[in-house]
Amino acid sequence: MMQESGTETKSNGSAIQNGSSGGNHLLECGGLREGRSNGETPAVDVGAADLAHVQQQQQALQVARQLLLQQQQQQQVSGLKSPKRNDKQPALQVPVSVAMMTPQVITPQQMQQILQQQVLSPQQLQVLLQQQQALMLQQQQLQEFYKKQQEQLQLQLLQQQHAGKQPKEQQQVATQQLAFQQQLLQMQQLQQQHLLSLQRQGLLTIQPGQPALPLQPLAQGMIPTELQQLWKEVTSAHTTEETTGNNHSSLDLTTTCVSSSAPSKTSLIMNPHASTNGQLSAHTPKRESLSHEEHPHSHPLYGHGVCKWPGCEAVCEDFQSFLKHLNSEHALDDRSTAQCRVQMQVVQQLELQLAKDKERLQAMMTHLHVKSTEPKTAPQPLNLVSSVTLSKSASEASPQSLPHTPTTPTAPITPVTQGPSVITTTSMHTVGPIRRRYSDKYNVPISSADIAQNQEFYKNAEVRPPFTYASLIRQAILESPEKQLTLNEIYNWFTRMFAYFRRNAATWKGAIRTNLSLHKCFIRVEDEFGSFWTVDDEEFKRGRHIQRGRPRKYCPDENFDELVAHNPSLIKNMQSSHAYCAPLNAALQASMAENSIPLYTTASMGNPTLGNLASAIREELNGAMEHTNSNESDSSPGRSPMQAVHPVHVKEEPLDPEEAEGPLSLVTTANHSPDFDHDRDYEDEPVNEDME
DNA sequence: GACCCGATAAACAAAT
DNA sequence: TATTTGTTTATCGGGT
Repeated sequence: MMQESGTETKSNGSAIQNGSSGGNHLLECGGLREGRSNGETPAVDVGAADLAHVQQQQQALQVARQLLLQQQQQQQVSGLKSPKRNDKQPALQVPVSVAMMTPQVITPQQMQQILQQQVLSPQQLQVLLQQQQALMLQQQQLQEFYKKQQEQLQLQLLQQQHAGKQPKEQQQVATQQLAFQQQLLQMQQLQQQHLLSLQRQGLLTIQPGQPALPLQPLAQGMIPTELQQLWKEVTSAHTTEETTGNNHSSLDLTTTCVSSSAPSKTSLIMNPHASTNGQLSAHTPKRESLSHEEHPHSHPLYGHGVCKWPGCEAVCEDFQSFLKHLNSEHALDDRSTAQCRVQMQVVQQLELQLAKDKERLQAMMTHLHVKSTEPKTAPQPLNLVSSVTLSKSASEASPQSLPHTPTTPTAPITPVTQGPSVITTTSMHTVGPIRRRYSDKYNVPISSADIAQNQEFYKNAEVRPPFTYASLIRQAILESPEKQLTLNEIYNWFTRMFAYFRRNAATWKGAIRTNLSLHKCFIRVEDEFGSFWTVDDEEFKRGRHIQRGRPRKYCPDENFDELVAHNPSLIKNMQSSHAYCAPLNAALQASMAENSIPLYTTASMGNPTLGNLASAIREELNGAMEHTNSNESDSSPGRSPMQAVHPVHVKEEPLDPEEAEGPLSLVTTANHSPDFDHDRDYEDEPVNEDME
């Protein structure tokens, strides 16, 4: 039962609801997941008394409904609110407790007591009404099933009468009843423990004088076939259970068999894979207790002679000693309760993580499947941030990039409602994975859940994010409103988003600087206020590095903004860029003409961003330069038209050094600016020294 | 085993 | 002068 609680307890607030679902259904009339999970009710024993109980309960609920409605009307008239109206937990406590204590035969008087407490909210009233409806449905089901079972029993009796006395059959039936009674008692015990635990946790308030009946209401929503199945399970195990002996034969089977279905329902975790050979998973309290008897060494808390209670590890020589130990050391006390709660959280976290990972896997599979069936396309154009937190980028987000977000189902799980700096589901989905070869050329959009789901995790846990520096830098830049960040801002983003980068600053800061310098996709731009970094997403997808030992800088042209006018991320760059584009274009065209390279013009390139332009030029030059001699290129300061212009700004020349090699340099020499600061670059070039 | 790539460290230079 | 910023290179480890 604790496991059940742990799997559903999301918080303290919901723990109440959990408690209600776990122990009672007055407020939790749904419970289908649990309700369909292997209850043990042997429906064959549904008796008339059970139906009477159901009817009684229904009547009580009807009375309660009337009373509640009256009270609600009174409250509406008087404006009286429950003092605990806004306190969800206490507001739910009393009904839960009362309902759990008197789940089966909640009388009108009791219900009236509940009402007199004035702690029922309209939601609770609604739940009660739903509960009543569920009870009615359940009653019908039970009636049907009861009839069937009665018929079967009569048939059996007739057969026995005709075939003479069959002691074995009778014994079997008796054994079944015995086994079932035992299970009922076990479930009652478990539930009682659960109730006590809830009490201790302050989740329940038991009215003095109210019988703390652990019995549960009917298994709502349980259909006869399920009951039959459960009964089959029970009867299949009776042969082993009957040998264990029990003293519960005095238990009123006909009354408990109905009510006991609820504990089975609420305490069991639906796990269709946990059942083997018709056996329920040992996760169920009932099955646990059964398994203790059937398989003494299969107790979840006992293994290898050691008590597996969290934090215990006490050595128990045999199962009996373990049981003694369990009862003595892990009795129901505050410590055990606290440990149970911890375990709940552990299980909850694990299940949460499992669910996330499952979704991630599904998204990955979906994505890969889609991708494998799709014709391989070029990298998505500017598959940039489409986060809702970035209105600018959202508006820029290419619709084509959306198919690359296959994990949209994960979005509701981790809704991102934080500030602009938050890594969002969509904003991070293009972050390339760290140390992955496939990210070299194509930064394949990874599962959108990767960071979004772990965003808080990375913020708080000193766990290295599984992304490259380049990917993170890019993300930082793209998340910025203007798609540009200073180095210090990038630092801050790292420290803000990742706890891992809150230490060893020298290391990762150096790595950032190195990456900024090394990757072609990062473009350094200067203006009168300083320098900042932008990202060329196309180049990022190419994942190329700037060639070592090659000149890297070029100088923007004053007309450069015409080229990048359609790239909002470079607006600021353009504003501060001067004397850039005209020489660039001229030099480029000249160079390309020299190299028989298809001429790129601004118009021919559509809406080129700086990156697109540079990338396109690079692409063309790449092919062209592969056939050229590289010896002369670097020696010429003007070998790259973009290098020929300087003023300050952009770090990166749009031409690969290797790409710029060759005749191109000859053409562009004239454009060399006196203040071109790449002299240093060339000085480092052995091949250039000759030319210099 | 070769190769590629990312991370890291270090040296150096320029700018602040 | 110290710090920050930027560049470059070398090396290492992991993956292909």
